Amino acid sequence: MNEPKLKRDPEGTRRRILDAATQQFTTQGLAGARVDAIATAAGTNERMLYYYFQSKEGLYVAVLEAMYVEFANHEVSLDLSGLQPADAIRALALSIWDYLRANPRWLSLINNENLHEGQYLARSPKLREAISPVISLLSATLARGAAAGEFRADVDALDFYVTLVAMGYYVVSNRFTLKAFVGRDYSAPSAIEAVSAMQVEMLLSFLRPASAATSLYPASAGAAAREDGARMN
Amino acid sequence: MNEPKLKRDPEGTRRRILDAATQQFTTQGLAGARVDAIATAAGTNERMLYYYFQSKEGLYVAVLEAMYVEFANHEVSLDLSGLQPADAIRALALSIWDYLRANPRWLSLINNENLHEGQYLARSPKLREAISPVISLLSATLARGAAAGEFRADVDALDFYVTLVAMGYYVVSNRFTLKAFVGRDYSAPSAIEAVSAMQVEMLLSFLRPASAATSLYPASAGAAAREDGARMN
DNA sequence: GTCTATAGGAAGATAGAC
DNA sequence: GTCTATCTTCCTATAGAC
Repeated sequence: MNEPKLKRDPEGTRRRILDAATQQFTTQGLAGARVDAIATAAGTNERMLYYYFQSKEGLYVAVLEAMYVEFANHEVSLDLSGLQPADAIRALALSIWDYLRANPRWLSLINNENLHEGQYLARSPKLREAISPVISLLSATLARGAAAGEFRADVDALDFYVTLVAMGYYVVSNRFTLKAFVGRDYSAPSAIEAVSAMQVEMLLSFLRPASAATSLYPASAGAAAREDGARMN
Repeated sequence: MNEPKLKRDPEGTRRRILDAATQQFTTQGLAGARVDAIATAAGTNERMLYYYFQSKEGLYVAVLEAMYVEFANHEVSLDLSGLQPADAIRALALSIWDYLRANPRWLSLINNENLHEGQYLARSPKLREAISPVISLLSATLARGAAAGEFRADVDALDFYVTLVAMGYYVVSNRFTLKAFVGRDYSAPSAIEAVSAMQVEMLLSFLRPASAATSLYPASAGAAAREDGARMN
């Protein structure tokens, strides 16, 4: 609120409301956020909030869209072309995990959206089919590694991507309950570094062609005969 | 509400309030839940809610405790003693993931608790240090596998556990936003089976001693991470 | 233990002047 | 575009009878 406030400043007012709303929604959730608190924090009044965004929910959708734009802008800046496949996977994973760690607010918003079964996301045409920009990058990297004989060739890129994100997401999103239930503080850089090193190694040991030999994944690939582990049909 | 209602039924009333509250809190969050909706769904009135649980937040903590008891009861029923180490890890992972899939309400509650930085969890002496009952089981299995020469011996059990849970948790908890952003429906059994098979293979290929040869994990400098209160025994 | 009734305040949304 | 004042609804919590 140190920001100089002009008499008439449409864009500034709109942006300050959006910033304040982001803060409120990510810390209190949609239901917990208060419109008067948002207006006050934005240095304006409730009327302007409805003037620009029609309703509390309209403002919430605007926050969702703004955060997605921010997320997508970050992702496209990644260049893996000069790296060996394994190093590229490592760099990609660390880049994603770093982003999640640096933006826990984004995770809170996504969690809130899942609580509401994605219904507000569905309300935004911009977001409904906004495919994550790194997936094609990952896909190309996996293909490059397979062509070079460094990676197994039977990997589903989407499942791999989801698993990779899961590793970083869970540790950040659930850091408070993890501290209480397993006793380790994953806010500490040393703890994050250790678990990340394990997770990178996990991704890469899976990708090595050697592991395909004894693999039960995917189901079609040979060795699926064993009875006790048979869960694929 | 088909349940026959007695004139005086202390335990029944208390339980019906708790059940209705679980439903409300897991679908609406703490702030979004309405006490009159809970009372109506429980077939009673608001006064009884305050009579038994003092406040809305008191009721919320009671719901948290009840769901944890349910969770812990499930976990102790697992017997891995007859299985080879690799099969034991597979069975453990699938058991945990199945539970998460069957109880998405539990995940919603945990997410809500992380939104509030674990502050209600901290309010319950029963929950504050309620170590997950499977961790010692996992730890023993890893040790057994290492002794048999089937697993690498340098694995941090807590980090491994967290990563294992992350794989199942993320896919269930974020199924709505995943459907919108990556276009795959992880509510479908076939999608779940495919990704689970990949994830099991990922865990096992990491554990194989061969992977330790080319591994960068654990980082030689990363030992600092082990100084926290990891209670394994 | 159970219920009806209601206090007391806060929430989302709007009217209308400038 | 901005602001003050206000409407209406809803929400948590309690009083007090039975």
